[in-house]
Amino acid sequence: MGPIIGMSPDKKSEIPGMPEERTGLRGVCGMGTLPEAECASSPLATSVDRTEGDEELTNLNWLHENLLQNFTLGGPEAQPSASPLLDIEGDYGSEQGPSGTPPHDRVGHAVKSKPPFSFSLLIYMAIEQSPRKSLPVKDIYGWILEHFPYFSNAPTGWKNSVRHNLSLNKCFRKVDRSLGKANGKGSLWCVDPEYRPNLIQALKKQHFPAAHAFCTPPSDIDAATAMMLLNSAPGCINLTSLTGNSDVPLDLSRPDSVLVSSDPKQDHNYSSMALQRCSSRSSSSSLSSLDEEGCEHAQSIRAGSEGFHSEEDMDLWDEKGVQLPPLRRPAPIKWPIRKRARHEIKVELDEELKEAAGSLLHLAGIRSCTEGSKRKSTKHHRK
DNA sequence: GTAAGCCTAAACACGG
DNA sequence: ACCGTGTTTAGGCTTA
Repeated sequence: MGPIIGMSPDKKSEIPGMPEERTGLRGVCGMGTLPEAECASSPLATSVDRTEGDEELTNLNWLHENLLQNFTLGGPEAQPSASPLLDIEGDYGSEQGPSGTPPHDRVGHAVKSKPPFSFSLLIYMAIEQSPRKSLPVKDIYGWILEHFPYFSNAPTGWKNSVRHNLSLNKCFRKVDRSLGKANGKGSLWCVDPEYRPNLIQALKKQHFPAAHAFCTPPSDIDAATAMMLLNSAPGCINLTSLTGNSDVPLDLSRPDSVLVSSDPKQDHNYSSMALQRCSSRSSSSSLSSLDEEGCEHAQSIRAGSEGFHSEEDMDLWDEKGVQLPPLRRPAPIKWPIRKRARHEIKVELDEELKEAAGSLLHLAGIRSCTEGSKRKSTKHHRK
């Protein structure tokens, strides 16, 4: 998901809070693709101590053992404080990780890195969390600064990027000032309802790539549990409200819960590529280890989650419970798999999903760190 | 190699 | 004149 999250590698080293030593995470791909997931089983780099100073930390074992140790999906010992969202936002700039990780380890550096959201999503979150669902540019700056202290030390160019996004991105609309703020400079900006579903989906995808990448089947409660943790974690962004319904939490177990407009063109200059990458990467995920039927199964689910070319209408509801214009719902998924075979696949899939989702959940939290490292690594590799 | 999307920087215009 | 805001353009980067 490079471009969405990252920034020019040349600039990275100039950014305060992004020390070069974080390149030790390079290769720990933010999206948890299969190669990385496979690396997780590697016997190498099994602890922070072991990887300390190891510039070639190229697998997920570090994540498993140092991030996941306090976060067991759906388990009784699940700790909301270890929510990846907390990693992303709540502890940005803090010296200590949410799960008590020492300040000198890489998590501490990760929280100071760039948020794993595109500017579009940052703006969207800021606007949606405002009481009036509209904000002047200045308040958008403020919200971003408040929630992502990374920007407080970042070069001022990010404000330019925010304005650039507001102007260029069709998802955002300028509101007549007479309708909004009475005084002050500039206009109010709000989210165009027409594009809100796109933003919502991107937020879901970008924030919680694991569940969507693997398109969790209904039996997989872990994804939903994890999302519940995301939303319940103190200091975290209220994702349920951002994703369109404050009453019904985002149900990741439903493939159709992530649908957006039937018209892919609506995506415009918005981060559809992120979505494509999520789904495409899922094709190389652990699902690929399934047999043909399993692949068909997985593809059916993926098709449902993408939902761009389906036939049936679906309903979306905004945060006020107002029904949005009907969007497309994917055709009902047919399961050509025999009951027993399906069950076996399901069990296998569940196990892999649990493992992968756990990894990816935390990857979401440190993705900003790892993405940068990955970029740098890639660039270095190219050279 | 190409296309698409995002990020960043810069320049310019406008208004308070 | 200064500053903040809004728009536009250009270049670079990454991924499919």
